[in-house]
Amino acid sequence: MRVRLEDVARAANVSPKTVSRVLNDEANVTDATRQRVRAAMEAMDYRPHPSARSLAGNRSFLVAMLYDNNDNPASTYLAEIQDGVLEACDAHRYSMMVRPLRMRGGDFIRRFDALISDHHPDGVVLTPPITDYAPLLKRLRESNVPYASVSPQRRGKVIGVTMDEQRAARAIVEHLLGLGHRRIAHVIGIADHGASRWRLAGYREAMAAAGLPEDPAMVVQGAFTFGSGVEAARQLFSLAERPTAVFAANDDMATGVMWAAGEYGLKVPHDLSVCGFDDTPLSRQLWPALTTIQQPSREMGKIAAEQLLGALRGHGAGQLVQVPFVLQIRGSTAAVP
Amino acid sequence: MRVRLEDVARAANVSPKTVSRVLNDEANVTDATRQRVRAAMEAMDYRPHPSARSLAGNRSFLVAMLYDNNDNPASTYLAEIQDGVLEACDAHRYSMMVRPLRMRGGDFIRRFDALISDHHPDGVVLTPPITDYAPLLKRLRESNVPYASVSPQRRGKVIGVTMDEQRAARAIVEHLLGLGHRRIAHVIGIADHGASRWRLAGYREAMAAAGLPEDPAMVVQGAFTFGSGVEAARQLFSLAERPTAVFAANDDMATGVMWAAGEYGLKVPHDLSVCGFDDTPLSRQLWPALTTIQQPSREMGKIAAEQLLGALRGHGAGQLVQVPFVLQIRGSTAAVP
DNA sequence: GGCAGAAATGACAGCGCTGTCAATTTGCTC
DNA sequence: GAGCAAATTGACAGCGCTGTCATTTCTGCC
Repeated sequence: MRVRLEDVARAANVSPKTVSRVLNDEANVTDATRQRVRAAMEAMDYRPHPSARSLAGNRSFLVAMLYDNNDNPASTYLAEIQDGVLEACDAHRYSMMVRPLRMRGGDFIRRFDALISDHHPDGVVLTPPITDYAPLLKRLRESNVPYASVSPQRRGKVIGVTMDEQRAARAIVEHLLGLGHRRIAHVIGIADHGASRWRLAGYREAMAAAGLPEDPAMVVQGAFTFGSGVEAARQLFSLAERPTAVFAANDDMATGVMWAAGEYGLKVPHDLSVCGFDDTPLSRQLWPALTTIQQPSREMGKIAAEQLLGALRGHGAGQLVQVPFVLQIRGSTAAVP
Repeated sequence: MRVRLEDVARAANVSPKTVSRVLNDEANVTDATRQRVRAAMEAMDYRPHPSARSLAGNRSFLVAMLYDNNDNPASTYLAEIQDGVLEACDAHRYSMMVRPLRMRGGDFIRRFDALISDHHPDGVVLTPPITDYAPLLKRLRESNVPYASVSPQRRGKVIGVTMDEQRAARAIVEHLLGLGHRRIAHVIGIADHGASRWRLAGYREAMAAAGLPEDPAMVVQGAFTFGSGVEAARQLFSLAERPTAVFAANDDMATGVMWAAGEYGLKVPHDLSVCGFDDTPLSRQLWPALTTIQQPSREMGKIAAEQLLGALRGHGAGQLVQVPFVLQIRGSTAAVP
């Protein structure tokens, strides 16, 4: 009923071991043999049994994607990364499992250990903000589990993928400056996330480069949520000297800012320019549509997984790939009145 | 290094097969033996090797969660279901994999077959809208793969979980009626989704029960997105006789309606009551917070998975469980002026 | 053509469990 | 306490692959 490796071997007139070699792209098989075996596999629609491979070969062909489900970033961001990781895993015939890992709460490491001993993933993909949680990284190294990170803060010899968020933030603030804005506010994301730090740094860099002294009142803490954007904006709009533009550290907060602008009777972009970061689907649905930074999350998930898989399969060590951003200029920003 | 079943057997002074029986909760083991074995497992922190179990036992301990990534519903909804499914799988020591399955495009069935022959899931969880895609259901039955559905439209002998969405929709419209509203509009979701149909049916039922004739202008097509809510609302607000309340088929569209209300200078809830459906995190962050129906998505994912797992483990056939909804009355609805 | 060394191929055991079925023990009945 | 059925336990093979190492075949070179 099921086609086994042995059946393919018989059909191709080679030993099972040779079929195994072809299956695993090992060396020391002549092209002629390789092709004969490949043809037989194809003809018989052979599908290796993952458990058998895993048991005999002592590897699981499994990649686990870890995320924090306390402080999780916008779930659409994670969903996109997940999609990308999945795509890469599929292409390499690996399977993927997702693991929420509550960082608060002490049994974090125990749960991680359970993941390893229960499922034996060959490698792990880390997503923000757990890319930089030191105890986890330590444990990963101790257990000798290879991993790749999406947007890690520390850039040591980590493999994975990043975007130059600081430069992107700077670019978007420069866009506002170019429109004549001077009183530009910034709404920060959750404090210890790399994303928040880089975006703030980019804002400061652009302002400083334009020779504008930092006004503390113009920088307000948010928490990456719509609601926190509303709050932050209300704070800004109650100021004697309101900003003429607000750069929020993500689109959800930017949407909140636009919402609050409505409350205060400020028309976007006529009275206030607003921009965000991430280019979530939401940003295009708003009216006016949001000027933002397109971060290719799906692609980033894919790249991180590819770096990991490459390293797993011994194709070099894997790198920290930097992907380009795109400044999406849309209707929510305009020249200062 | 790794603790194997054989080691546990030796420690408990029984045969490996007996340990296996305890591991799998099989019958015909005396309580004394069972406890001795359990104690040994505990003491040695024994973790069965999933691949070995799977290979020998001809089952994968794997549940696949299928979703459509074309027309996907709000990604937060899927993320919550995924979380619930994962929780149930973890509790039963099953693993879970997620599979996007593009319904448009002809190779749908082929991709499904590949999933089965590559990964051999013991069962499958179906999420809207693919709970009712006939070719898939047919193939699932042919391949003899057990499945459970989240909010299926057809209620035959399907197992899984539902919520009485029609009654919930009726309840929310009755809430509006109770506040004195008569011109109540409805924004429909994507046409062929069960969710859209039930919510529309509940709306009609409530209106009819209140003796109000249906006004076609009050029922507008949307597509479950924020943007479609904005569009629909603009259409409603341009009417000579505006609605005093809008019931949108989900929270994203309701948010869009509130947005558009701002554009038209309508204050919510003073000039317009708005309500949604789903109780997404967004709905609490809005100002005013949204009156909506709390649909326990996470819980529903968990229940669907539990029904599936129960059936897989032979604890009866599994049922179609109906979960209760909660009408969350918040600031976005008020008495008609 | 003969030889050493490299490349290609194969034989075989075994990964860690569970299915099957046989052996043993237990609990009952008379 | 013998006799029998039911419950419990165990022996053993084998799930479908891959690691190890032995064997065969090919290469280049004198």
